Amino acid sequence: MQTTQYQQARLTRDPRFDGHFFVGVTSTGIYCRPICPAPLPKEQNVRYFDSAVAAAESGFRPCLRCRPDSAPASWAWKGTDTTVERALRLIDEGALMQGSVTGLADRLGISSRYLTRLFQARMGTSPKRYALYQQLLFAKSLLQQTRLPVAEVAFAAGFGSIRRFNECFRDRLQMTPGALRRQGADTMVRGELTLFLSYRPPYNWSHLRDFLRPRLIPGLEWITDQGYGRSLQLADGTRGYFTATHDEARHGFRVAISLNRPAVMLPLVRNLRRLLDLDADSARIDDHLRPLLAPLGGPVPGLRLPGTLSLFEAGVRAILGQQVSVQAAHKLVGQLVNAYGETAPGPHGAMRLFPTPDVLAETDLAELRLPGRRKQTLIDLARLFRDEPEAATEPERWRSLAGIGPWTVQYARMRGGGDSDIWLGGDLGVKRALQQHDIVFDPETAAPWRSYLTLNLWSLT
DNA sequence: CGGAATTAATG
DNA sequence: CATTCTCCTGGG
Repeated sequence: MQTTQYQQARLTRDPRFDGHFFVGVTSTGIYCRPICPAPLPKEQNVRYFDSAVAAAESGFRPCLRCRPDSAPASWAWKGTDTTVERALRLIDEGALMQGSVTGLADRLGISSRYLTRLFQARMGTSPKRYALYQQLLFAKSLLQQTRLPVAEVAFAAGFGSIRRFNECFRDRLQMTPGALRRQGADTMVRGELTLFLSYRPPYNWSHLRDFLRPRLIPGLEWITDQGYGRSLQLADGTRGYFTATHDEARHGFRVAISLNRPAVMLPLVRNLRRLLDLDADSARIDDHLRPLLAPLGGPVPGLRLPGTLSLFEAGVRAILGQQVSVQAAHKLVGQLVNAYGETAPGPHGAMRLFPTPDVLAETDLAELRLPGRRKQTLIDLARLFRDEPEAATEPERWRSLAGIGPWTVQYARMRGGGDSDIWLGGDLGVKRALQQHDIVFDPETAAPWRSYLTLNLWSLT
């Protein structure tokens, strides 16, 4: 029975289980992360939940010490239901903040009735209630970790009216935004928007950093021993940058975000979590890959998938990486950014933004030393993103463009979509690694974590 | 806080 | 599919 495992994990406050389940304490009506530093409640007063929403639906409110809103996301439901998984992803990207539940169901190709049924069965709540609760938890962390005015917190979390924000907050978290803000105001740093984003150890930061380093575009991105940062532009045109600094002792990253105007920030923060692959369950993935990689000395522990900021950028990097080395691709990306990326103020003087689809759709890419056919592919992709942004979010649709094959699609899914199950069997680096180490295996057995298998093989060359 | 208009959940 | 229930916002 799973409960025994959960018992064990909570009694030892095992950080590897953080986010996998939550502990509701019936005597207080509060739910905690398994790592909560508070005195351990008696087993008879404990109820286990596999998500924060589920605990909330049973009437528990989040703990103010361990802050369940800061737990890494868990994918306990992964593999059990791909439709729910896709729905959750779209909601997390903000699909219900502007769009409707009906619209979401349409995108998934199911009826809204079926969608709510699935949600009730898998998540113990409805789509709208799930989305709203994520917004509230995000608002809670902004109130506790920043000095953003309450009205701006509401906006950043995706609420259109403060009235409604207050009402929901009271109803679901059983406290008012103002009261929560007053609690920990002294620990906050003024004038900076800094959030702490945590992961479940192990996390191999040096590997991620060393993957990004040879691909780094100066001006667009910056790397230090302990951190990574870059410029960004949101869908609504808001510009800014972030710098993430690794804090190994606290199992997370301190992320400073700077934007040129107030904006809805929840999808952005979700995206940063994907970029740094904070929600991966490394302990489990490594265990799963161990038999396959045993001849090579086992998997590199805590390996994380280095993401790109956007799917479009992943697609562009993939096209520029076709048939050439990492160094050659890197040079091309640099030229592209310098020729077509706008300049904006950054943390260390001026910085570059990654070129937008709108700009690239109208250029001839004369500045790039690239075969004409590949230039056209790049322009076609930019036009797809400009003209049919919704269709473009599904890389499989890119296949209709000339010059886009399976490798490009798979690479983009892996780095721009955070897809954990991509096997790049046709990739040069992967082929070379397999040859050099003279191994044959069936990548199927690595499912649903074939991306990490690919990454492990890349790390060999 | 109240209530109108709209949208979501449910049998 | 139709009914009931919740969400959402402007204005007092």
